[in-house]
Amino acid sequence: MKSKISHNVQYAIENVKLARPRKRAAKGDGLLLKREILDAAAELLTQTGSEEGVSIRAVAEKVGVSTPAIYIHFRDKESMIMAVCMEVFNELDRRLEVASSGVDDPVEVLRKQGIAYVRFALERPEHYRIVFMRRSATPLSEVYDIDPVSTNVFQRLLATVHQCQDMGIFPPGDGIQIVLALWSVAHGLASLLITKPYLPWPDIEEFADLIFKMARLGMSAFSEP
Amino acid sequence: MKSKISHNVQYAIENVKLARPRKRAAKGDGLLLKREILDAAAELLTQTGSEEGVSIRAVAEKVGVSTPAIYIHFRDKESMIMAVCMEVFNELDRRLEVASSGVDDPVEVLRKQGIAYVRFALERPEHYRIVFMRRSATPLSEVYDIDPVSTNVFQRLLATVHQCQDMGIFPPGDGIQIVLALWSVAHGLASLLITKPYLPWPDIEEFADLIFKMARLGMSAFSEP
DNA sequence: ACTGTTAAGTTATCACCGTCAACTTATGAT
DNA sequence: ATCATAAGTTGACGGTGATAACTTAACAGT
Repeated sequence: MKSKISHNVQYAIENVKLARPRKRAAKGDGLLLKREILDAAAELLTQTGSEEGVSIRAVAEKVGVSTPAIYIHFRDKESMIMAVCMEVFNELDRRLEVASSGVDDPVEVLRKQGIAYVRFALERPEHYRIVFMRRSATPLSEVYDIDPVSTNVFQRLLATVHQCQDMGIFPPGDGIQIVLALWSVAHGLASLLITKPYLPWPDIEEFADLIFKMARLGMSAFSEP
Repeated sequence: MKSKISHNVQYAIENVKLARPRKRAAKGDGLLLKREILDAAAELLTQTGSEEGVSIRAVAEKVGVSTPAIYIHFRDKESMIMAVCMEVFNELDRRLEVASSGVDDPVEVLRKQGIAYVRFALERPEHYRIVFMRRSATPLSEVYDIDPVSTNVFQRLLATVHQCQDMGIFPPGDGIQIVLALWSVAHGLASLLITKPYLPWPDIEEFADLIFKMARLGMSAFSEP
């Protein structure tokens, strides 16, 4: 398909690589490369717009290092991608925090966080995809030895839900179930928007507002006689 | 990792292949192979449990044919997977139809179809994934020259929603928006169950019931003063 | 300043993947 | 019986994740 051309390109790239080799890290500084790898992988993900674009070779080249060097810091590609996921997940958490900072009404907090959630997903669709739509061999929670419920995102949501319950807005009982329900709604909208953008969606922000209002009203309906 | 062993296995497989070559189809019967390929691909998807397991080579071998033979019937791997998706999508439609056949109350129809939807997704998680979580280069609707809204699934849902609107259960206005909202909820639950099975989910059937009830109540709340 | 240890890489290679160009062969109408 | 052609096969190419075996730069101890 691109035999001759790609050969030339490859040659050029190798020249660049040889011209600017990355300096080897000092003895205790192996983690420096790890950081560079994670950044390169994340950037490559947004650039190419798909996980397939993030090949070990592409990452290595971007960092200016040989391919197997990646394996010094990550067991395999899966681990590398997982590490990127973890960082994306943390960024999502920060976004949710910012979105609802200074807001008192817990219902309004949920609404703002819901919209921030969808917005984040649409801004970084491929990042969102690898976190929430991938078939990961081992769940993040296992790799990083974390109980998913003790995640910041989950705990933040749970606390807000508890507030709503205390105010009688949400029905009493297991708050976790309510969190899962709300999360399902937000995730459903976000992921369907990403994978099926050609469906006849209305204005996204308005529609998100409508759906979250529906969820809130529906949930509240349980606590009324 | 499995150099010696896999070599032997490969050898054995090739023996089998040589021992039982698939008979060449008659002149007008090229579609026979196409059918066999689709079945093999779908079966391989459930067997291996992941799209990566469905390699062109694996499919060809399963059918008992050489690798490039696949390309006689499909432009590329993407097209083959797409064709499988299409069939899965149609099966989902049949499931929804069966699930609500003989039911009159449109609200009950929606509930039954919702549960059938989630059940289908959990029964064939990888099938569901390639239809609803893949980043497809071109949407199904484009490949098959179909307006997504004119899909059976979509039309079926829309008709039921219209019934609910006529009965005053759902608010009047654009039924398509309501369909998208309900679909988002169902998809959110189904896909989150698939990708994050280790979350503290309650009993799935009960929980699905709860979520759909929430959605229904929430939606109805709009049509009340 | 020399040296041995070892962290931080590189080279070379493997098996597998999607894909294609070029060749072969079975089928069925003439 | 012949022959066009549908229905395949052989063999190869470049790209992928991964590994074993080698090299080299950095530092501690003398």
